[in-house]
Amino acid sequence: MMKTGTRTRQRIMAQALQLFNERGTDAVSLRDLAQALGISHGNLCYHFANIDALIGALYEELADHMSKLVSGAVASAETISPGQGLGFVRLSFEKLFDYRFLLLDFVRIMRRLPEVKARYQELASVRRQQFGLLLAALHAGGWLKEESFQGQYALWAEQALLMGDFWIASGEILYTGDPADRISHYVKVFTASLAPLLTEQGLQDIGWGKE
Amino acid sequence: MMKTGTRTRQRIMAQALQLFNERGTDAVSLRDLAQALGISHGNLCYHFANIDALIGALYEELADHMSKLVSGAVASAETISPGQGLGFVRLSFEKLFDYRFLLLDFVRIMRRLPEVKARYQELASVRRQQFGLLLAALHAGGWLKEESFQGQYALWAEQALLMGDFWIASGEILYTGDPADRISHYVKVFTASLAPLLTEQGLQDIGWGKE
DNA sequence: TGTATTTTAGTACAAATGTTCTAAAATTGT
DNA sequence: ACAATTTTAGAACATTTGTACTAAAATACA
Repeated sequence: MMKTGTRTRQRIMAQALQLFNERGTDAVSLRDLAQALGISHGNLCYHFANIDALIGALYEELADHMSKLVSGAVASAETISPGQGLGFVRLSFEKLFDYRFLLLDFVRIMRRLPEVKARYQELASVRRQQFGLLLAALHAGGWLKEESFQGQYALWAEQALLMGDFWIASGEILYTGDPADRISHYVKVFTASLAPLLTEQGLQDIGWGKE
Repeated sequence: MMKTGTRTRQRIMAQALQLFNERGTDAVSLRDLAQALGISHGNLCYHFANIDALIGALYEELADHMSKLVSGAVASAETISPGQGLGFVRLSFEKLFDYRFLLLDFVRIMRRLPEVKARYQELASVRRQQFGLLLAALHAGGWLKEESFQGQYALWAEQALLMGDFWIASGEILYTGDPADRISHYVKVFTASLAPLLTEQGLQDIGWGKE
């Protein structure tokens, strides 16, 4: 039991992800989606009662991917270098880009799905702590300068969260370069926010050293 | 001629701004708005054909305010100090917050109103140049360090645009402090991104110096 | 004051969307 | 192979929303 069913469910989610990313959640109706899939919209409603249920399911999918990424990074946090940290940032950015509709419509989705908002807030709080751990580890390894003013690291974490969540939205409007370089570009912008905090050793590690 | 009319138009825009900020543009219909104003929705349509026309008009209003602010800042750009620059940032942030619905729904609005998107992209390009001028002026005044790597200033400008556009959206989800301190908080986050580029003299000027 | 114009209210209509329901078809497990 | 369950298609319904239209009211102007 439940075999073709789950397969259909996954087909629906994959197609929804694609359409959401292309047009935005508010420009995709259940009927549009059913038509794109070649199934009846009655059938679609059997699997997902409405658009919000689909969004919720896709958020869960992204959250699963992200927490796997995070647990991988945390495992090696003790001995991490800035370059490795930024490698993790790139992987995160790539995954977020796969689910970009969520971040392009961030506020509206969070307003409409309070349970997603609550889960995201937890996640953000965890990420904040992890940034703290990461910075502490980098500092211990001699990669990071001392704070040049009180609370600098915490404020940097704030920036990092903001940029991590909204680089896609900003790029959707302002990025005009080669689409293939988009993620790299924003990893670079992100890196530039960290760079001033790094020691010369740290800059060398990410390849931005003096010589 | 046209006296009570323009007054009504302004009343509509003021009420729309309030409702949009509270609920988001997609949760406000012409009928909701008419009801809140105590007028018929037929009348409302006489002034604004649809929600998009209202959004466009409010964007123009914000753009006017912002360009006045910008021309004021540009006038004193030659002799500007970091503290004055951040004062301008605060004024900008306050004005943006008044029209926050635009930034909370940024991507969706830009997708739906291509003419607004085009105008915004021009504005962003101007702002980018102004950041460049600002940084050059600060550097000339001895407030700013040399670039510690190639392209650092340009990348900082990129960050500044991103944060300037999305601090409101981020705060809508994540900020849990005193609402009255919200703008100050994000000015501080913004400041923290500039601080590592400042000379000791620059840090003194913004009150973040060593002693 | 009287006429032309602008503004307003109210109604009606069309399109889209989420939602519900029924019955047929397919699949599963015994 | 048969019964139970899941899945699917399709129709029907209610609601919302933008839009258009008409006629009355208010206003401006000469």
